[in-house]
Amino acid sequence: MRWSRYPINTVKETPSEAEVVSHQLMLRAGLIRRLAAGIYTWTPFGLRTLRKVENIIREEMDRAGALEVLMPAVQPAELWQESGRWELYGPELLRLKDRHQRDFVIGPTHEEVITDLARRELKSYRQLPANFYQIQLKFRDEIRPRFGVMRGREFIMKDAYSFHATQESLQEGYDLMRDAYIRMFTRMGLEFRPVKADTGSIGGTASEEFQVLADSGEDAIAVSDGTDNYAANLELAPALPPSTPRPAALASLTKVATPHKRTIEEVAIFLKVTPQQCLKLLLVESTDGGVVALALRGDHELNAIKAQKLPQVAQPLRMASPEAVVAATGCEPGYLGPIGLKCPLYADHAALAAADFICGANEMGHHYIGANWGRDLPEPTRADLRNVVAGDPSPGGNGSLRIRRGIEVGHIFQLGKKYSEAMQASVLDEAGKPVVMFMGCYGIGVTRIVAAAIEQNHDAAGIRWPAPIAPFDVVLVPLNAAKSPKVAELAEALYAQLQQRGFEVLLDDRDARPGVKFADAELIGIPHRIVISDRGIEAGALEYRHRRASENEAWPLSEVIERLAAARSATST
RNA sequence: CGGGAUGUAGCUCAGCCUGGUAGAGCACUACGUUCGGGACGUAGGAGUCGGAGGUUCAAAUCCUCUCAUCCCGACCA
Repeated sequence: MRWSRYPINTVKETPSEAEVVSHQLMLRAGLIRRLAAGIYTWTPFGLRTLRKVENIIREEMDRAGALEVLMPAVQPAELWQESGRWELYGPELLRLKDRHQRDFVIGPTHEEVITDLARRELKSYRQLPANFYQIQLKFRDEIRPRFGVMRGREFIMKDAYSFHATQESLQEGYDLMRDAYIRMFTRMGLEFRPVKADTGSIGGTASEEFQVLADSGEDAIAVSDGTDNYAANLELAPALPPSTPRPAALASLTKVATPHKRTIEEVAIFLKVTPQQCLKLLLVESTDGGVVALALRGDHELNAIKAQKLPQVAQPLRMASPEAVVAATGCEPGYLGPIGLKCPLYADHAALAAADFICGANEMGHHYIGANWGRDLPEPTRADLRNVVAGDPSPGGNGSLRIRRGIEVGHIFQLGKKYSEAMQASVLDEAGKPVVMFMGCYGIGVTRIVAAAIEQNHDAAGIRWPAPIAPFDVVLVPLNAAKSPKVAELAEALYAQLQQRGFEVLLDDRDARPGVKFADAELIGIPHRIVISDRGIEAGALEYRHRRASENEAWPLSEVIERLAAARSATST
């Protein structure tokens, strides 16, 4: 491509709407342009990278034996009513009516459509296993789209769905996809981790996320520093019970006045203790309309996913209203404690390991000090209720956990029979009996990968694309070509020769000053740069610079193409 | 949906408090000079001041409503 024929401008100033670096650079480099909140146009440069990402995905899916399809973006409501998600999905599902007032949705995902296809086409166990995938636009009406294409409302997703006669076959298909994902993200030059994950609203059993590690990531993940390779979404990582027994009770139970000290922090400062010595009591709504109490150590955070798995806790988890708290305890939040409590009580392992702890007295303006389980109140039901914190032992058995941020670029699920049962997708087995198929589902956020790659690969000057997903392999920068026919000629010759050799070449034939060209080349992040100048021609050498290098190399003119070819095949990033 | 903020030229923003008929830098056009790290000069084009209503002789500026965008939270693969 000739840059002079490319009408989309780079910009020096950072657009005020962009907060994270990938969004800023994508706008500055002219990869995307915003049309509405969470909705973007991909420009030719951006689209080149997007297509490279798609093609890597496509190649690995095909290699794994999956079959590409293309399903409709607009889907009839009947399918969603059949699966039950018409009611369950909520306002994130964009619904619309056609001219006949029939209900449709713009697909946020395609389980219903693919299951419908599968139940029509798959008749026999001999057709299984089967795996269909597509790379397609999705629309989810996110409450708060942000970070550019990282959390857009409209986005491109690769979604695959596999169908199996048995759980064993599903496990094999799942493992195959897991391997394919590792190959893809590795090929894209990303630093990532597969992590154990919650299945969320998609449902099903086993599930792993593929997280690109980046400080700007929206997800917290717990990663083991030991040899067990353990990694899990923070939502899911179990906090192991402490291995040491609870210390003996030394202090006696005493009620103290703590006026206007409601938070753990305020109480701890007031009583000159650490938050670890305090007990936090939270009331949440229960399944029968009442409340359930959850006790945590003062410095720990409630894990909503874990809490709402308790049988008595309403799903989704909701904190009890202030009125409900007063009704249940006779006291406002801030002074709640487990002693004398009438509602059901669950206590986190760490909270139960404490002796002589401090807790609310269920009386306005008062706390207890020197409280002890078993002595001052009955032993409650134990549960894992908290988020793990850095330093906790790894559930994998070797090492301790660190908390890192990640961008979720892929998610694989074993759905089991959730959709196939609801939609009666079955095949005949060897005995001629109908059996409901097992399903797996495997998603990748294609547009999000582009943003994630930039989060991991940039410097002060701009993007540093991993070579496999760069929009071009090489950028040619002729200097002062308008005045120097030799420079112009050589640039044109190289442009033609490199293209012939299969390079994707960007020729910066704009009549711009050198500084502008260098800055733009670095901003858009092309891996290899060749500078063509009178100075170089006289010396019989051209300047080569890799985007990740800080120094130029002088390459003899006659060797430029061969050296570039070598550089291209040598570096994956 | 709750809290906060912002909408003025394509972009980044000033002007608003204290009402008097719209500005800067970047970008763009033309010409000249310049030409190895985002040049300089001269001239120029470009804005329903987000929208509607109100107050006033007069509104970008004050008031009301509304729309949009961004941030925090809740929520969410």
